[in-house]
Amino acid sequence: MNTAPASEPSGEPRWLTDQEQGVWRSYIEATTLLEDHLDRQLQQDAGMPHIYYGLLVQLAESPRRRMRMTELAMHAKITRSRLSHAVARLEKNGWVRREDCPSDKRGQFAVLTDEGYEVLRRTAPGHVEAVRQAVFDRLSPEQQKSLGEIMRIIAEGLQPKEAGADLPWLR
Amino acid sequence: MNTAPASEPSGEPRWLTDQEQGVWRSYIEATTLLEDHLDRQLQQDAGMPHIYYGLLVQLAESPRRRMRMTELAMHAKITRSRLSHAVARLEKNGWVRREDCPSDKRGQFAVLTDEGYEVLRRTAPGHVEAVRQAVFDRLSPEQQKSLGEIMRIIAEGLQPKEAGADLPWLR
DNA sequence: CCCCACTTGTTTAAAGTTCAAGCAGTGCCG
DNA sequence: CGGCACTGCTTGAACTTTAAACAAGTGGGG
Repeated sequence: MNTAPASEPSGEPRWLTDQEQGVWRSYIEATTLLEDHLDRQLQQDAGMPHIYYGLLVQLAESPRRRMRMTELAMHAKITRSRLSHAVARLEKNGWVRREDCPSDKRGQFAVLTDEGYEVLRRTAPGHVEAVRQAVFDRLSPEQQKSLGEIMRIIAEGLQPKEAGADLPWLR
Repeated sequence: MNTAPASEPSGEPRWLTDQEQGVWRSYIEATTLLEDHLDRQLQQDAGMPHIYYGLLVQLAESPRRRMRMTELAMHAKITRSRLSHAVARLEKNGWVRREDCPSDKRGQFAVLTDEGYEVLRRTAPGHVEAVRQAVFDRLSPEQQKSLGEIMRIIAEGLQPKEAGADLPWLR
């Protein structure tokens, strides 16, 4: 991970410049505030945190409104463990149901119920509006484009299997 | 919050365009992955999550390495409650100490201990390197500048006292 | 067919976060 | 100086997340 191990630095660390620090601080502030904001908004209107909402959306967009657990976890960028807990909670709410996979007895599908779909239909407009007000309405088209490019680059660099990805000489 | 209440939408919701959806999806992915990545890195190297690390940094940069609880909470964009729990944990680690405020008996200072400072000194280079590798090394100078502007705009719109800020006609 | 490494998903306990309630101290207004 | 609303911070309970260990199933050699 680090070229300079935390326990015994080798050489002068490459500190952030003042400008970089400013950018980084803004990034932390904005993402912290935005996550809090959206979590609160959805907790209010839909009774679940943002990431749970994202799971329902993903299911709604999938064929037959279902998806294998591992696949869903990967799409949502969370661990299988976390997903397991989340689905258990959503199941208790009646918004998702589990189904066995016929071809692989280990496998489970998470399936969006009608009730889950209904929650989504009811709360989606409010959520979209919140995102709009907090982000898109404040940015110029160029800034929106730029934001997309930047975030794609960052996400790409952190994608799965990044273990070893920054240590290519060890593979 | 919503011009269209979640329970009973009024008028056609302003959905996100395909392009906006793409930007938003990238944003969610990137911030989720990056937060996980940095949390894991710091948990490994420093034995605490990213937000706790940020608290120590803030204290280290403050006069006399101390700050009032409420002020610290505001800087870190977290609730006083959360800070209270966090400081309790950091105190148990010996990295922070509480001190009473002489002029206001309700008040508490969070003070960075020498041990806490040492942890910071030891782990900062690795953390900076991680941030660099994940973000700054991948972005052009123009993109860095752009990212800073965009995040400042978003953070600004979400700043404190935003309750009522989007309902100016009610004030 | 059997072993063994790997995949899928869940479980447990500990750590972190949130929300609502609460206590103590402050300061103003009569 | 006596209430009273407010501030500063903490607490406890409920919930979410994480890490590590686990159970169960798959699939490729030997």
